[in-house]
Amino acid sequence: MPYPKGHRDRTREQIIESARRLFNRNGFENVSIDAIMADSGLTRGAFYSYFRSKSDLYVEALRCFFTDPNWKNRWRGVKFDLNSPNMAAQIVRAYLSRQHYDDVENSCPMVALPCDVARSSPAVKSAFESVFKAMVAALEREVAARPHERRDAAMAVAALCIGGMVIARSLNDAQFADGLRDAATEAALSLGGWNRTRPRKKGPH
Amino acid sequence: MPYPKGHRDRTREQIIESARRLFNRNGFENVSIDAIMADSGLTRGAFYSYFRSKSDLYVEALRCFFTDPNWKNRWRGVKFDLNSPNMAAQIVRAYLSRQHYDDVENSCPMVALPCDVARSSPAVKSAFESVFKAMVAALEREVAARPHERRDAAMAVAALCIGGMVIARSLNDAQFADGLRDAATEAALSLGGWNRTRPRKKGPH
DNA sequence: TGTACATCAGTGAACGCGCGTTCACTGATGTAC
DNA sequence: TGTACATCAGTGAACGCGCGTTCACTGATGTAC
Repeated sequence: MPYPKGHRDRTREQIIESARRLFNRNGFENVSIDAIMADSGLTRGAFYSYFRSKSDLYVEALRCFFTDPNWKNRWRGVKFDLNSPNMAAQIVRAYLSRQHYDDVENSCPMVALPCDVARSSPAVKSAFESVFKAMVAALEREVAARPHERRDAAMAVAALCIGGMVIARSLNDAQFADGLRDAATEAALSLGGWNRTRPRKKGPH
Repeated sequence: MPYPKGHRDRTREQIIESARRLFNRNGFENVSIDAIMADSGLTRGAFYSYFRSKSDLYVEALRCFFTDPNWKNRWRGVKFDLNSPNMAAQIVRAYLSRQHYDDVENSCPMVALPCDVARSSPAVKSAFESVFKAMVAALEREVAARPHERRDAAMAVAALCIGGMVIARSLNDAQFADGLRDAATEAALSLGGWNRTRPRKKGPH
């Protein structure tokens, strides 16, 4: 065994990590295999001993976001307390935070890449679906509603969080985008029933 | 004047129309100038006598959606009654309808292209912003809330409509996507205060 | 401990292809006389 | 009415470039003896 044990797995993870960051910034089609491999400190030829094709890598790059046990600390300066009873409200606030808005590279792939996914293969859509379902499940437990209505409300909250951030990133006026993030945050907290514990605060946070 | 009057304007409109449809289906970067010109019945060379560059065309293709007086009838089978007092609720239902979900080519560009816009120039983002503001303004008038809260609620409703459809298009399971559209519709109507006139209906429409 | 070897992760030239953009040219048509 | 001409929308070959993918090869390293 001419290379240390685990070397291959670590290299594979490194390629996926490079791909994840570059895809978030530029989209699937605007990132070349050359760029991904160079970012990983390798050359293009090695790629095909790790993945069958470029589109296979899309699936892996999407999957890694929520399956990575550290995903909850991805956004700089945002901490989650898993034991807090306000976990769902924390997720909403973090998702629509300025940190998440600014940090495109470490963004949730559902914000950076949904249009790219919509144009991709069923396998890529399935990976996206898993990430979305994980977010819905995390929110669902804490929705203040009758049990059979919780899932619908959680889906709407997730759609509002993702949609609010997707649009904020597509606007030119940064202040208007701030206003949209705030409005989406308030509305999402209201839909989940999480805005009644403290008085509404205005302005960016 | 070797060509009939208005010929040039009509050709320009035709190119923008071809671009709009092809961009909606494949995204900005995955549509070549050759493809757009061929779709318009022309060849590549003529393009640069109408537009300075490909990215100039992005702006025009976005702009044409809401400035076109016929935009409100774009989605097959969906009619708007401008004089109806339930205009906002109609917009929400139409936006999240199965017709809009299916008809990718005639989709609202805010659903098909937000990620492409987010990676584009300030000029492209400005065009997107105009479309978004037009949608918010149309909803705002009818929001059932105190005047200073209407704008925020309208922005959240718009974000939920767009976000719900963007995500629905990115999912693999069509039934799950239907459920998401329904949940987003109910939540959007609730945020606007438009769901109290009739009892909630379950199931796809 | 020292040496020869087998392994295999990684290299980089080459492939065919399509892209955005440029530009000298064509040829159909409205106009002037 | 008929003819010569000026106009200009549109053509298509050419440019340099980067892409996804393939493949014969390299060379550092763990292992066997």
